[in-house]
Amino acid sequence: MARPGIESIRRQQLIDATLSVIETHGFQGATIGKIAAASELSVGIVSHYFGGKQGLLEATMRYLLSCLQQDASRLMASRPSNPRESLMAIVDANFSGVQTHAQSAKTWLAFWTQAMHSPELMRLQRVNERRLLSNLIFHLRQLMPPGPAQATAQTVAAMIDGFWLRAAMSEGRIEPDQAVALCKTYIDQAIQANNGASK
Amino acid sequence: MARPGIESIRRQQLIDATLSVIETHGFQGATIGKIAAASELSVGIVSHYFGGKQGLLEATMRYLLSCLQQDASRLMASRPSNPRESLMAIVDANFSGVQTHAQSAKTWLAFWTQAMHSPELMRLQRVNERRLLSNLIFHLRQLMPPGPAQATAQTVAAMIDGFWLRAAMSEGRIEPDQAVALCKTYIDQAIQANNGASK
DNA sequence: TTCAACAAATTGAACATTCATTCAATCCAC
DNA sequence: GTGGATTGAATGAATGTTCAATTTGTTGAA
Repeated sequence: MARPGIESIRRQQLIDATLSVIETHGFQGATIGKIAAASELSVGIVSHYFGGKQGLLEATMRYLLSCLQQDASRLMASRPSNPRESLMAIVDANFSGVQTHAQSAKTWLAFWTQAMHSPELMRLQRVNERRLLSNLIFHLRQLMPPGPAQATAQTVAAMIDGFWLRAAMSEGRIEPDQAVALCKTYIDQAIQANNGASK
Repeated sequence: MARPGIESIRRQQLIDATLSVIETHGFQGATIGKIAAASELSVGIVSHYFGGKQGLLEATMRYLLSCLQQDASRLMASRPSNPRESLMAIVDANFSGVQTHAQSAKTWLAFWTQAMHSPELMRLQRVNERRLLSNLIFHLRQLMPPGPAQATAQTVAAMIDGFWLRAAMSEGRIEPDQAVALCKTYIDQAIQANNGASK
């Protein structure tokens, strides 16, 4: 008979193995064989649970996105409702937890590349991007006029992506602290530059 | 006998075809067969002139880097020696010419991904990154103390990468003008925030 | 000028490898 | 014993590389 929860266990096993293999061998080198070996399962199991390689890759990206969203929710909940502090929490969330590890950074870059030619991955990517931008604008809007708020939000989003990219490229260690500090410095500069402009 | 210059013509033909195919089919879909078809040459010619697919890809990235450097040199030469204007020229260079087209943006992203597992491509990438950072710091150093100059340079570099990433992701058109404007706004904010701090 | 020899340039079919998928056989908990 | 869970060898498709054959342009002697 079916053991309870065996399906979710196997799915997570395969997703973890996929992340590990992509980090080690890159997106191109992530073959079913290597993923199966890393998960200590067989190659056939992938088709059984995910319908094929593409399904596994999409599930893996969904997992990464959900981790990001959880980090964000957790950090937003534990902060005061001060707009500036909320912005800082958003920055922290985008560099905390899974995102700061080289494994995730490389995998994100791989998925970004892949997403450009996969409608479903692209859709997931856009949803995530929209959410980040909306959150930033919502809080910035309480500190500056609409125009600068929009511009600042897009700049912060670009900075976050840029630092992720550098994190993925730098082979050894990443400096998430430095990236976070630079983002926060920019936000304060933007607030200062636009302070009292209209309000 | 050998016709003079035929080799450089063929090499450029293949590099152009590679860029075109990557833009259309993605990095994974860029097969020798498609590249050969796009260049209206045969598959064997690739090994003849580049030793293999990997050699062609490295040559293509070298070509993109040289285009970038040419754009930078051209824009730097036609500007006054004012430090602020020089910084603006660097920003312009990084969004001008080849870089602003969707073709190049997608290809850059593909190469970034590929570079993470190719020592030679990684080396090329690092050299380019170092040059950008050095240039930024050199000019910023004349407008603010060393610490902020370093921080601002890294932030600008991250912003540039981030906007490139968005350019690659955004399907239809890119707004290089907007990206340039946001980068310049940030630079002015940074100058203002650190003005007279030490100097 | 013409033509034949020559060599570089180019071709593309054949080959070898890699990889995702399939599915009949096996395993294992109940 | 039963049925879901799992296996992994077989299969076929895709792709990079090779290299013998062919084409193309040049040279120099007649």
